[in-house]
Amino acid sequence: MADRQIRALNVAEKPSVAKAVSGILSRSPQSNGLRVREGRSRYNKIFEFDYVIRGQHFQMAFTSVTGHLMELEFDDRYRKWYSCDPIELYHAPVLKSVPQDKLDIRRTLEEEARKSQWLILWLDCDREGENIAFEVVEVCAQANRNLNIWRARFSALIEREIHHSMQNLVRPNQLFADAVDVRQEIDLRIGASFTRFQTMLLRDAFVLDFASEDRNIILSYGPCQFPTLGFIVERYWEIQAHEPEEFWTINCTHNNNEGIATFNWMRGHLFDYTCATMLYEMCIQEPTATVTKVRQQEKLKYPPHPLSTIELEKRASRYFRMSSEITMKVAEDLYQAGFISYPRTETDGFSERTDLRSIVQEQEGHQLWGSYARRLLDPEANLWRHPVGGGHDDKAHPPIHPTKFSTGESSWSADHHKLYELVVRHFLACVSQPAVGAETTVEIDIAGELFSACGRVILAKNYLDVYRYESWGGSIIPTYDFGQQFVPATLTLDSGVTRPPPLLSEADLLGCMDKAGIGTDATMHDHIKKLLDRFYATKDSNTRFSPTNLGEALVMGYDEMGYELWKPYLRAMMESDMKEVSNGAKRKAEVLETCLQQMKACFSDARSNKEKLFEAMSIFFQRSNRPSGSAQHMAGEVVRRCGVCQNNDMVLRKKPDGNFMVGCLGFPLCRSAFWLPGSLLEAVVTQTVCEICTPGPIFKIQFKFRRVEIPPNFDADHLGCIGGCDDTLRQLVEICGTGSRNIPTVSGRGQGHPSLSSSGNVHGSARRQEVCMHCSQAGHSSNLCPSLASRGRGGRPPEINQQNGEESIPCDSCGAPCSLRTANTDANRGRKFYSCRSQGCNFFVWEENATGGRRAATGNGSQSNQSRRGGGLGRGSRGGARSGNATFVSATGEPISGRCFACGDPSHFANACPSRGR
DNA sequence: GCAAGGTC
Repeated sequence: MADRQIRALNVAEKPSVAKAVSGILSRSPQSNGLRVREGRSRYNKIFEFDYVIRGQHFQMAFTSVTGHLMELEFDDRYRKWYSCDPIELYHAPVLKSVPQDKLDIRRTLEEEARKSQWLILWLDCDREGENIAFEVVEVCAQANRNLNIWRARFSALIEREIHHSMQNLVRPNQLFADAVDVRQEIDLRIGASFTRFQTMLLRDAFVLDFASEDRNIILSYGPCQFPTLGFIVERYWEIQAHEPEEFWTINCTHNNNEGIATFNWMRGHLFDYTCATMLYEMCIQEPTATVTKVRQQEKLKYPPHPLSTIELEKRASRYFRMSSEITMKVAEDLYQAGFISYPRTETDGFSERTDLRSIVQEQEGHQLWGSYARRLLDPEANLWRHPVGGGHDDKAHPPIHPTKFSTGESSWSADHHKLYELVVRHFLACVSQPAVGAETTVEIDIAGELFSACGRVILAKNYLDVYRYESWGGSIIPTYDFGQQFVPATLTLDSGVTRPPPLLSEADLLGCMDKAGIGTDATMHDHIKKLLDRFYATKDSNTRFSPTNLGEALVMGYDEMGYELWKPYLRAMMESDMKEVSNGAKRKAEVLETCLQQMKACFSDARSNKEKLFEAMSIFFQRSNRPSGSAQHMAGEVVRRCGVCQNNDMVLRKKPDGNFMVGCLGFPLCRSAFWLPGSLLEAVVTQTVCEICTPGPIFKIQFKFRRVEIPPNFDADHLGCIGGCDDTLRQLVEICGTGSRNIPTVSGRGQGHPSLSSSGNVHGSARRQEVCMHCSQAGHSSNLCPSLASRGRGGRPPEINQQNGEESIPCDSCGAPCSLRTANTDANRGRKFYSCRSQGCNFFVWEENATGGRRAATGNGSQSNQSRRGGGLGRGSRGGARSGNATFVSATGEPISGRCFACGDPSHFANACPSRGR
């Protein structure tokens, strides 16, 4: 028989389900018992047993995952915050993969799948479960292409149900999984784009004094967290907007030897003082009251529905002021230890098949509620009532109920005690009769005005005996008969003022989220916690939420833009889209495309309206003097309009290798780029507009160079322009090279690729097209700019000028004397150079690069590094030869060869060009 | 570093 056996791999969503289902299935007579062995993951064991499906013998291996096996992430290139413009995140490639911490589960699945012919998926029967099922399929099918794949559909871990689903296996539902794929992708793209956008925009622009280390705070945006914040802000604004209004009401009391009755004016209250006074005076003039109605009726107060997650969270908050986050942590502990059922459930009604009485029976021994449990099971007490559900069913889990008796464990905290007691008392309450009361309502007439009073007597407390968290007040009033007349003890005209609604409590907030479909039972508390962690909201000692300045400013900013990104509509729209994908009405790709297109447009609009966010933030926070994070990280501070495509801005960026460039936002459609010197340490776009370069505006950049990598007479700090007017920048590009040299050439030069250039600023990059910094035209670099070639040239040749015995030469730039000095930086120690003494002039030339005539004339024998090395790289070592390419050694020791970009002469570089600056 | 959804 063993030969005919099929081996099947069963996979559940969590270890507890694998264990429970294996336990049930292995109790059949053919199972040969239940064996357990370790898998690769310490949490996910493998259970083994035999089973017969419709006459076919199976050898079952039953293991589990822990929720989602895979994660959706952006392609590596887009993961770093400053790697791209956030708007690109609407199209950037995304990948689903198994994260590091789940690799061991993947190995178990692969190993077991290879040994199996069938795969049976026991994931939870909801959309997320179906999606996880397909993640499991992807991993298993890669290991074994011939698997026969089945889905078990079950709604409770009950013997009959589990056997039934095993005997009636179906195929997994791709549409359900697709719906989740849609949600994941939209959440990721929207969340990441807006989070990066608002964080980079605002974090460094304002003094956010609430956080000790405000440089690291993240101003996140999420389709669940923002609407949750929206509820808090909206209530807060409602309170702020409330204007107290005075009102008047007439109150009346009457007492006799039976007690006191307080009668309320049936008009409630009036805001018109004159009117209230007139009516009151009429009552005073004829104060005799006549009883016009006496109504007695039985009233029932019903026990709560069976406990769902949200109700558990709301009630723990209301009764114990326990946060939803703590509630879920403690509930998880109790569940793990087997004391309560699965705590993440939307179901608020018990299945007919649940053995409710045995759950009650287990609690009979408890000293606090044991006697109540015994009464419940006593038919004579007439206390039992089948629980009435609230109409919600997630088809996966029963309502939260006790699963094991405990009088309290030594490891339990006070919160564990409270929560276990709540679960037990709630369960006992919902299988109990409602409380019964007798209510008496009396109405009287005084001078035509009607008043009423109400009294209540509790006839049977029933469930209230065990559910001590709820009370039902009783008040006794005297007996009245129809037509009876009396004179009130007091008849007063009282004033009051209207009050604003209270701040939202945690229970209110959970209620709002539940109603609007924000989050799931398993995640709502996370969204609330996130608001506190992000400094968007605070919770006071009464568990009531207020927005912080930051939270209010963000909502205000988007509100001013006219976007309802902080309202729950976006989530509601996504939920309805998901439903349509689930039922096949819409295809996944079409929903994704439409939704992302809309959100991208919205993002783009929001970005162009960013002043609204700035204005809102300015109300609450001081502007900071810090350079913005985006500028620091080159995320895209605009430098100028792109002269090539004319369509996009060019922004300053820092590449992953540390080099800087100014690139067009239209990349990859437009590849124009300007690479900055490789010696650059930091660069920040300033608000200063260059007054020389056109077309403007071109914003100047504050550069900070690495001291040791630039010639000694250049300032490490330089406010420069990429528009073409900045000689210093040009010299440094030529001397130090650009970042683009470090990027490997994708294809060889000169192969006709339009983005390649034969030399110049972007010579190493096959990705970007060069842009001349002189004329802003594409196709050549600044050193080959035709506009420069036509400039007036032919100035006087350099001369030696001696003053006070010092060696000096006239400055090529301004004509002032240049002194011979000795470098003392690490990279160039001992090397001689000439530098201009004139203030504000940056002219500099290494001694060996000075003109041959001058070197010969100075004849001081100073030797360059190059000549000492014998490399023959400096012009000096060639004895002043004017033929061949000029060569130069950069500060990093790299030889650079080329020609003067000013006059095109290959014998020297521009910094030594005789024609420059004239 | 970013979302929300599973779960340990």
